[in-house]
Amino acid sequence: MSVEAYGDYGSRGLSEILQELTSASIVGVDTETHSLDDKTMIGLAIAPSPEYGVWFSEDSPYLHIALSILRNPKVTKVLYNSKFDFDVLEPFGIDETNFEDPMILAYTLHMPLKLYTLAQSLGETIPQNYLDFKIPAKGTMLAVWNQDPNFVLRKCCIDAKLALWCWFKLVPWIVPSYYIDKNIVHVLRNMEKAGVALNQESVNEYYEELDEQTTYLRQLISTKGCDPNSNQQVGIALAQKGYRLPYTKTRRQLRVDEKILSNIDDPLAISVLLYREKAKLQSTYAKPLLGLERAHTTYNNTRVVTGRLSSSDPINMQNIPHYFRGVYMADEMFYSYDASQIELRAIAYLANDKVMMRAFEDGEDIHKATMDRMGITGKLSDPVMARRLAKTLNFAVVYLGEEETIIENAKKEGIRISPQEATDFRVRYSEVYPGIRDYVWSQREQITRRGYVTTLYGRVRKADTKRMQNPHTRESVIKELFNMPVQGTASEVIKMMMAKAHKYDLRIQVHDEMVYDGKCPPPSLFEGLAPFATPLKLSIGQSWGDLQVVTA
DNA sequence: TAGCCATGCCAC
DNA sequence: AAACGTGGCATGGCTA
Ligand SMILES: Nc1nc2c(ncn2[C@H]2C[C@H](O)[C@@H](COP(=O)(O)OP(=O)(O)OP(=O)(O)O)O2)c(=O)[nH]1
Ligand SMILES: [Mn+2]
Repeated sequence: MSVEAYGDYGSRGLSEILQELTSASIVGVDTETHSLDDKTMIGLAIAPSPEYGVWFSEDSPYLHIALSILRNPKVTKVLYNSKFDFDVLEPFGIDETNFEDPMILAYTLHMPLKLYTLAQSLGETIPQNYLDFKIPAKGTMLAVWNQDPNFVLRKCCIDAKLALWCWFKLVPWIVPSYYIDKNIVHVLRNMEKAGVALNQESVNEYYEELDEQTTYLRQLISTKGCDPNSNQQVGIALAQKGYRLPYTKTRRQLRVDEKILSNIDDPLAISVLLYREKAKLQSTYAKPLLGLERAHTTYNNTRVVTGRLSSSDPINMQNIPHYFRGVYMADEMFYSYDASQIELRAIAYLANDKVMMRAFEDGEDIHKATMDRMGITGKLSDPVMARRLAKTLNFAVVYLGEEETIIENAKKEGIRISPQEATDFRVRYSEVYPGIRDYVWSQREQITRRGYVTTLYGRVRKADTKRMQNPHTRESVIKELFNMPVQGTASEVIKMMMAKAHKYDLRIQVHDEMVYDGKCPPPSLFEGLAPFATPLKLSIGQSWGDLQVVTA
């Protein structure tokens, strides 16, 4: 069981099989690990063809043969979810340059991401027992291996050959977006591995203070007979006091979100809101960091339909509140680049809107213009909040939002915009930027006629046909697909920057922000990657919370 | 008791 | 909420 072939290898003997393996110039590879958390390798399979794979257990006397193949930079390694497998194979020092990843390609083409589902969608049949396989709820792969090693090694062989099979099936459809993602695999691995240092004293202080506040508020609110964590109970308590609350969209309970509670002048509503604010900070942002020297995350590179990265597991580092970022410390010094108005620049180019492109050439700041024209600048004392609201209004309009959205978002910040002003704001966009207006119609046509859209570099998003056919949900699908090429193209430009600066120490990525540690990539490195300019704002600081803008 | 869904809210 | 888009996490409440 230390070496075994599985699949259609005909009458070949072991030496013949190993010979075939060693002479292949492209191979499918899969690894099995103790568990998803513990990436200790149980063994690996190599497939010299889409017909069969060969298993090598971690302690196999033949393992050196597998490793010599994986170490050979002339052999193309086809890895399904390469980011994971490179981590698994890290201790063995394999070649990390010559690889392909059909999972990334499937993702780029908006195809199924689970290997078996993808293979099935491409016409392959998968034996039922492998389709049904799931690691038992409390178990580990290691336990399965000890129980039934034959099953594990056969599954590994199947996965290796299917990876290769899917690669050959999909490679005719390859688009530049694929290479963009492939080129940041190791950048992401390095970010995940390095993590970010934490100011543990500060984390503890925050936590203790929040704990006092939430404990007090929870106690206070419970004397009124409700648990502030239970929206159901909060809704009932307020209703008993005589407040008429609307229902949630499922009509199961009363709406008690911030928008509703902030309009109720009652001590219960006020204290619940305060409790929520503190509890969110405590449980989501402080608690998970207690006792940690460094914060690590996983950057998911195949999860977002537009092509953005996402971050999760154990923590999402892409939604840390600004007022909490001070606990994230540079090892030496943070150099943070944030792209300016990036999606507006992207849509200006995609729509070929001469006016908007010209505005950017002239150094205009559209978010700032909206701040001023909608009276946000004067009414919100905090310029950061003012800019945030202006962004919300701008993107809402650009992405086919209606008057209500403009009015309601402004109202949340205490700014009154009349229906007339909201209409004017919207109409002005199509008047001032006729290119954007026409682009909306051409995209509508693409979506309706072809049923899919693409980013500048070819990434695909298909329309959900079921929702597209239903008149109630159709517009919603159109908005999703209208947004995708813009958000997707912006993310591609950022990814190209990440790849270009692979020699620098990227520690955090938040969509259009890249935080480097120690050495600052020169701004020139990031220029000229896309057919439209994407100016970056550089800030420097000891922590993520005290970044100071560098005036260029 | 584990896992799913809804709700709410943090970021871009 | 039907009414800009893309995510992830904590929590309560319920079911398999
Ligand atoms: N649809 C939509 N997209 C958003 C929203 N907020 C942010 N984004 C997208 C579009 C932005 O260009 C991109 C990066 O966010 P930023 O906060 O950095 O804003 P932006 O780059 O536009 O402005 P900046 O010059 O950096 O202040 O994320 C939003 O509310 N709706
Ligand atoms: Mn930005």
